[in-house]
Amino acid sequence: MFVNLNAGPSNRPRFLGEFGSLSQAELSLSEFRYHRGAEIFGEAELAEYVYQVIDGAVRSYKLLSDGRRQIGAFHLAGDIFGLETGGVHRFTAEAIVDTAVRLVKRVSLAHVAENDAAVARDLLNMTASNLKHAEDHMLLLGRKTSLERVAAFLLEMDRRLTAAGVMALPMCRRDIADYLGLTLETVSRALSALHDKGILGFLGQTQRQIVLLDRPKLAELDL
Amino acid sequence: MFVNLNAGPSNRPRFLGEFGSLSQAELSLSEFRYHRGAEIFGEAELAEYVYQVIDGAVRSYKLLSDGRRQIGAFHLAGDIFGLETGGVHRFTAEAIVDTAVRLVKRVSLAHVAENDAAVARDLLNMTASNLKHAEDHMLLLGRKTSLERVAAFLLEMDRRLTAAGVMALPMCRRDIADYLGLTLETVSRALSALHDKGILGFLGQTQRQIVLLDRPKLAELDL
DNA sequence: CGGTGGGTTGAGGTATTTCAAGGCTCGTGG
DNA sequence: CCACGAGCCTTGAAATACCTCAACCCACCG
Repeated sequence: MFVNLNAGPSNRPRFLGEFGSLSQAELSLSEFRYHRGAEIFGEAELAEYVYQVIDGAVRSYKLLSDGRRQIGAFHLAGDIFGLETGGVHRFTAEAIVDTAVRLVKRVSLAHVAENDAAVARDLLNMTASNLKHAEDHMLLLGRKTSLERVAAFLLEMDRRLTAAGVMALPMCRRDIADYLGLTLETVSRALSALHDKGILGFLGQTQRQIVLLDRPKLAELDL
Repeated sequence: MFVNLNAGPSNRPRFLGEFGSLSQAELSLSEFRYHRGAEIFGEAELAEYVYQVIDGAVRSYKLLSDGRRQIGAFHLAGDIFGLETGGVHRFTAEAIVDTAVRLVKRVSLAHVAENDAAVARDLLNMTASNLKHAEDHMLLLGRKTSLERVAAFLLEMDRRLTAAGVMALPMCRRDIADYLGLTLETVSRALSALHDKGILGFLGQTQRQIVLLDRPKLAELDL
């Protein structure tokens, strides 16, 4: 509940990446900002929009009745999220930090896809890419040790957000833990262990800035 | 490597269910049989076909280099599996018991989808349904206790294959364990615990025939 | 009948969780 | 400007859920 800046026709930002085929289409795009911690949509809500992170970071998660949480994915700048074929959101999405997103009305998307094979293909490719991520994550959650999970997490984040050699993690230890199916203490201990082995270094005092000192050795830990 | 019975034009079985829109299409369909334990396709192989279980059961899994295994899904009669948008299989698939499958050439499918919006929609719906299953399974693997996992498994199987009040599981304890991210002993103990609580009963000596005596109580355990 | 492939159960071990304490940073308000 | 509390992170010690190892049972089958 913040500012809603509509991107007028003179400033039609492209829905980047996988939605290349949509760049020319008539779609109502608008920007929206969420404060750190704000809910973007809730699980089981009607999926009215599809989102793309412009700046910031988002977590998508499911809750059990007693509060246990499983984060299914983190969405970083450029990522598209909230795309639901079934029309209902299957995760809750929250801004991890102050975040700007672009949105598209879902109905218009589905409508376009019916007539435009390129858009239909994009939709399928994105869903398939989400599926691949989930499949890999099942293996991690079901069969990897805490150290392997944290190593895999670091490699994923390194691939997705390292700039100038340092990884500035937007999420706290608890988020990482809920993504990896661990507790925040176990994540902290695994990071300390990797630090002690000389595989990674910390930059600030905040421990959110991580430098990969030995990527090959980290990759060895990720089976 | 067994008998290959081609379903001639006079006997063109329908690719059931989600592929309703394909029932009339010109697709090369054929049947194939695999012995218990036989590999249907391997992870990272080129995805040449899409499969449908006619009779029997199939497990799809990933392996870590040291042999740890995560089963991503079981495929039972009627289920379609091996559908890959990327063109490469991301699981190994094996027959759990002697199994008959129907196959479609993948290329022809993709070809049809380009021109037929209905087929494209089916493809998307199936991928989305696989995604939903994987998302739910992430929650189970990341956050549920062993008892909750086994309860969830039983409810899933009950929904999918109970006939005449009894669930005839095609898979062994190790398969269940690798599906749930547990060991076979833990699965066995959880089943015994549910038996002791009067929630389920066994039929044969083989312990593969399960009767749900108290579905509501089981559902309580699946959060 | 002996062997093999499940399955169960017990005892002990261990990776991870739980509980607890302490440190650092930062924002707010006196 | 400093004190204070809240949020986040780390670390230690104790508890525990699950795993590992092992024994045993039963059904099936050549």
